[in-house]
Amino acid sequence: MADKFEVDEIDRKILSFLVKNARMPFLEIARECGISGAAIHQRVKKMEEAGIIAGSRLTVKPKALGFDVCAFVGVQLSQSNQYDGVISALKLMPEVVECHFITGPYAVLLKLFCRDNEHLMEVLVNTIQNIPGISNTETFISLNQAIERQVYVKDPSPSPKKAKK
Amino acid sequence: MADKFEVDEIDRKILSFLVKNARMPFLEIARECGISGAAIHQRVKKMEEAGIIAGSRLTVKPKALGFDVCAFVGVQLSQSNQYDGVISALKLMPEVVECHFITGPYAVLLKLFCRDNEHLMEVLVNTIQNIPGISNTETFISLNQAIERQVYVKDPSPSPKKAKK
DNA sequence: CGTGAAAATCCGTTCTT
DNA sequence: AAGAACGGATTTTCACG
Repeated sequence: MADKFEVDEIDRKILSFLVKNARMPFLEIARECGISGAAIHQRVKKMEEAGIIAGSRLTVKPKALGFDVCAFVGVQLSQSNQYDGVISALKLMPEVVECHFITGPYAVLLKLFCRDNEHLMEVLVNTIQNIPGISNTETFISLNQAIERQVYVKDPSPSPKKAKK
Repeated sequence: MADKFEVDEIDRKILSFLVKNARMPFLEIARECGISGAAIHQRVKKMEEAGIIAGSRLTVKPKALGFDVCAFVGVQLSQSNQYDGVISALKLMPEVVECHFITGPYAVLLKLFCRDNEHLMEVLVNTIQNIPGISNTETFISLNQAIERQVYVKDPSPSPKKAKK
């Protein structure tokens, strides 16, 4: 489990840096936090073992790879007990980047990236609608994503800001 | 702009590794790709400058930081021209991690993380509903996130596995 | 555009307090 | 647990093919 672990102020500060830049050198973090690099190393390792840190990812702009269309799809299931099978099928679709089981009129909410509207249409009609257990879908195209960030860790921190170089 | 850039097979392969692990050493990538570390470095740098790579992020499990509730909120605006002001207000809310302007009955779709249902309630009633320009909201709580990944870059690749050195 | 090597930096471990 | 220090690996730059 990932529970039963105390994340103190320094841990949060470490995370606040790494959440913004996963390749930030530990030594630089150490300087910002005022402790040694070894301490950073130990703390990060501990948080990884505790499951607080799930991994790290380079952020690629979908548009740069030719994925111009972002859309959310609300999915209704014909029988709610077919959830597992539907998930398995969705995992095989490279266009799907998120899949949630949600409350409300839709059982499942998907987020996906497609090359263009034609590609989106193809994915909806030829793939998603053909998955056994899926009865109906409703699509919301994202025209603009204004906010994209991680879960809140800590304020940017007043950073001791060494007076001068 | 981030356009007008050709991402070739090697670039895609580099990205496919870094998308899964942003801290993967360039030299290790170099070995997998069969070219030198300097070449990897140059390509990554070029992709950063071209805007293909937006940055890198450590992935933190929200639950480990006490954010047990993930929810999507569909927001209707009283006047669609108030979009900018609404976005500014939403950016100040640490609970909001995504904000999209979408087609369909809702003008805006939010994704947010809260500590618990009480916190969610407070955010909805005391904060979101008070933002000028927001007329109505509908909330979908995510009971389970089954898929979480980046935009599709490339298949894991059969890795040419250098026959010998 | 890739290579190879040099210099600076960083990582991960060990030892000490 | 935290800090200092060491050897080994990595990042980054540069001139050359």
